[in-house]
Amino acid sequence: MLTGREFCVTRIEKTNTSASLPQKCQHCTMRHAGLCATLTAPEMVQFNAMSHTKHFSAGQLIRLEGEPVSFYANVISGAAKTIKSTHDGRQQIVGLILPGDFIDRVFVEHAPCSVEAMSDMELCAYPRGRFEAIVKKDPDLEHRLLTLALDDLDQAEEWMLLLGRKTAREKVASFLLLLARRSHHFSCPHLVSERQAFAGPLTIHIPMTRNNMADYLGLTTETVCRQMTSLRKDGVIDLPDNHCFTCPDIERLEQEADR
Amino acid sequence: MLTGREFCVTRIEKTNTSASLPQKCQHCTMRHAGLCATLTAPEMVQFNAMSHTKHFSAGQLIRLEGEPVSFYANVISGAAKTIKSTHDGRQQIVGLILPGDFIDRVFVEHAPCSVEAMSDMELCAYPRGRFEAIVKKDPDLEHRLLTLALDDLDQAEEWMLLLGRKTAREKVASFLLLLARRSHHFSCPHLVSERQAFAGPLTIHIPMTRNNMADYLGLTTETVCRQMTSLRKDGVIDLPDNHCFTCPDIERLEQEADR
DNA sequence: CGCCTTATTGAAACCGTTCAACGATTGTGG
DNA sequence: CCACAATCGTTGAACGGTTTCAATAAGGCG
Repeated sequence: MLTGREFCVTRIEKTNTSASLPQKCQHCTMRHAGLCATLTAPEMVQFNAMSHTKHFSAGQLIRLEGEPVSFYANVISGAAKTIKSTHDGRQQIVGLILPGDFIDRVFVEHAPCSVEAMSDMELCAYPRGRFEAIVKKDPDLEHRLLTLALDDLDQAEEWMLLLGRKTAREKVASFLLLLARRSHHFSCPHLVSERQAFAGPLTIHIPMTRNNMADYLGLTTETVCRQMTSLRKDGVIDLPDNHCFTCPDIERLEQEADR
Repeated sequence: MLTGREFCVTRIEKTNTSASLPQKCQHCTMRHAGLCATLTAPEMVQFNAMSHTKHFSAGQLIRLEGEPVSFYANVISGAAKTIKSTHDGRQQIVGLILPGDFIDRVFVEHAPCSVEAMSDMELCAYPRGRFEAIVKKDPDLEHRLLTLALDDLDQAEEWMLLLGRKTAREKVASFLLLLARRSHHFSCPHLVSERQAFAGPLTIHIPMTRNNMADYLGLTTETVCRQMTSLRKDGVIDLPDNHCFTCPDIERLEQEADR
């Protein structure tokens, strides 16, 4: 549930050399992200042994609030959201889950929030019991989980500033910036190579609907729309299609986002 | 930095018997709260040996964002806030720190947020290096820290729902409810005993200014004021003085807060 | 007592929402 | 393959909750 304040590149740690890694991991696009980035080769072998790939399609529920948790997972591709709702149905996305992120809280018997896929997703899943057993025997691994949880807290606090104090325009700009900073994990599918994505103005995929953006930013769909077109008219971004944007000048976007 | 969704009573775990505890801990009002509630007697001895009491007065800075962290601490009395700000000075309180809470993130070299005392405070502080050394040698303790961090995440997400989706009235009601649920840790100072606090309508101390409430709720001082008087006029609460409120019917307040 | 901070109240302005209509896109069944 | 429905995105106009600005009251501390 990391939401990525820095370009993901900064998180990549080459702790695992490709020698002696499981086949599946060697070719995994997320090998250098999130939890996996911190795994030693033996740990990776252990996790791989019990991992199985899971697929979810857009709109499918991955977890239901209050239900028992049966597995944890790393996101390989796609995007999900964790939701909290008021009694009368207003809802707020409290966590964006993107490629490289981990689902979900460890050591929590029942899911604290519902998790729903916002696009088709591929997960690398681990049975809960066996995962926890490994962690319990590996204090250093647990230390890394603690670090990840504290990172999540940072992101959550950053988002509280956004929700409580930023204007609609700043909110939308901040969100686009967040996507930009994590973009190399989910560049626009129709781009052939990453190099293409970084040549000229960045083209960044928006893996969700305007409605989901609104629920993440504490706004309405209409306001998100208006701010998007406003940013476009002011030349901050361009919108080639509904699920992409390009940004000719990231610094300009950063100014608009106030971060 | 727990913000307490449940009555604190629920968190009290009697893992430590009073036999063989350090004098200081035996008489500490926060012995059964937060981190200390989870400590074994030997652990408590260890922590006590390096603890020293620290006092801060209202308005004093406990941590400055980005500065190196030199100590961790449990809050014995008083209240503090952690703040995030936009470039142009709008600020958002992202964490309330009340008696029983822990300051701050463990294992973070530099403070991620500034922390400022909102009232006079008494802390039970531990030098950073020695604290971390103990934790590193005690995986089970680290596990408990992880659990506390995940609790904090829960609270943060609850607050994101409030900031993003609740009305001003619901925000204020939610905040008062939060105080009520943690009130037995900081009942109104002029009340002689806890029994008195729970006899008749609850009287609950508000350990901060309206301005701080506003910064926590993503509102302005004026709006907080108006909602407080509105709740008073509607008989949900009473306001004997600026830093207290009473609530004749907690369920009514819960309805107003939508939680 | 007088100064300074904090709290309260009122009136006007404004930002984002609500309501409504329409266009674009996607998917489905005839 | 097209017609149709359903969902999603966009734009406009009116409304309203919260903020802003301003003035006053209350509280705390020397």
